[in-house]
Amino acid sequence: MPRPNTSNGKSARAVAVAAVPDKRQAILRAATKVFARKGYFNSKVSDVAGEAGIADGTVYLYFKSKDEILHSIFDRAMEEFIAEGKKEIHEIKRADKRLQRIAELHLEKLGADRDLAVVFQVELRGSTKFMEEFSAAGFAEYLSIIHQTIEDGQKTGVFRTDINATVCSKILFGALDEMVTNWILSRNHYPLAPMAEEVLKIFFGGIREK
Amino acid sequence: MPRPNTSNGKSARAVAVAAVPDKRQAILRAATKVFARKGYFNSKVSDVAGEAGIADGTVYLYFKSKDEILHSIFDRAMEEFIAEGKKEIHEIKRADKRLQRIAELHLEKLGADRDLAVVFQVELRGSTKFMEEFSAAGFAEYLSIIHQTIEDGQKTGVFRTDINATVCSKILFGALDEMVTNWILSRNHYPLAPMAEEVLKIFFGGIREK
DNA sequence: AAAAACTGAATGGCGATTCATTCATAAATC
DNA sequence: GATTTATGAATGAATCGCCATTCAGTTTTT
Repeated sequence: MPRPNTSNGKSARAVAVAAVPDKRQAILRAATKVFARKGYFNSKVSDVAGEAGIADGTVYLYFKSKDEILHSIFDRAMEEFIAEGKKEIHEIKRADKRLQRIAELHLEKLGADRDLAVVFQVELRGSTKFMEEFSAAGFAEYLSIIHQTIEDGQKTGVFRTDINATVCSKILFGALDEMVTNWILSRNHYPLAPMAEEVLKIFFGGIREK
Repeated sequence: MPRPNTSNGKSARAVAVAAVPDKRQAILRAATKVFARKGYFNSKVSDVAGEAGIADGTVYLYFKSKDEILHSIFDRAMEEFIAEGKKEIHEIKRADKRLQRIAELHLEKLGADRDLAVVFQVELRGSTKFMEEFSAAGFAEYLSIIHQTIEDGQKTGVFRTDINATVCSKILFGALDEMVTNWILSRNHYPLAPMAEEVLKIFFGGIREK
């Protein structure tokens, strides 16, 4: 059935939806699911093809290698997340409120797609090579956004100035990251996003009794 | 050279060090190094054997499979860390001081052995299967120690009682974990342990200006 | 001279990638 | 508008290299 679908059977020139690269998307979705369940190294390309309902060889019409599939998953997701986030963040004045929204978005995004979250938390960490490559790209940018927000908060007097903004941003990221990891591993299916508030309460106010 | 060394050439019955399983240790050390540099899935058993200066087959005299090597690395390290930590922690009265020591130990231990740290941060996260298996074991125990310490601090009035101790412990762990990950990926070789103080300052006091 | 350790070449299985072939559809020709 | 020809997406069996594991033989220890 060779037809990188153009229309979908409805009235001739229906919606101009993703004309050609639709199957590419399908493969990425299938791969995310398969990688999340079996792990990248334990997943066979034929598993991905099977999940996507296509032949093994077809995968190579859209991706150069198995490795490239994993990369694409990150690239797309991260790009989307950063772009989306930046836009929304820009409109918020107060640094603390902005930080709050970042945390919410972080957990909302991953909390909305468990498979994607698993691939992000688990497979991304699965090799130093990957981490380094990835680190250089979107990840560093994300950390830097948090960093800037904190510095801004210090300048505007919302945050203490006797703390290191770099350490600070790592702590926030680490905390959020841990929430996601725990959520993934948890048997109980609780909603992830609300944890943002909990995290920020502590991150902002500290745990010590005054 | 078959000789699971008993003494080390010094005066006959020298120290009663690990009588037989010495080579086992050597393999674990070699594997830690190799896995850290190339990643578990990209490492060949022959790489490990080579690093340890023994034949491929010899590895299987001490381990049932490649997988078991990785498991052993975790089990040993974690067991050692928990045992060592528990003993020291018990002697500290104040919950906040105890938490401080836990954080220091965490970073000291991993900061002292970069290869071990890489395996812990990267390979341990490399598969959900592994995380789940491991999660059930030492990891959960570690988190629980932090948890108890925080609860104790709440009872004794050192910590606020309007916060969730579980979330709290995850945040601290996540923050420390992130410090280690960043340290591993960093090109600059800074000492890791001192970061504990930075982390705790924020964890205890929060970042908000009062 | 047993027994215990060790060796490393050979095996066997797996799985990423390739590529000759198929065939639905589009374009050209009548 | 029917017939022929061209296109290229899709297929999936076959290939090919890799590497964990084994084991028959060697060396060392007791």
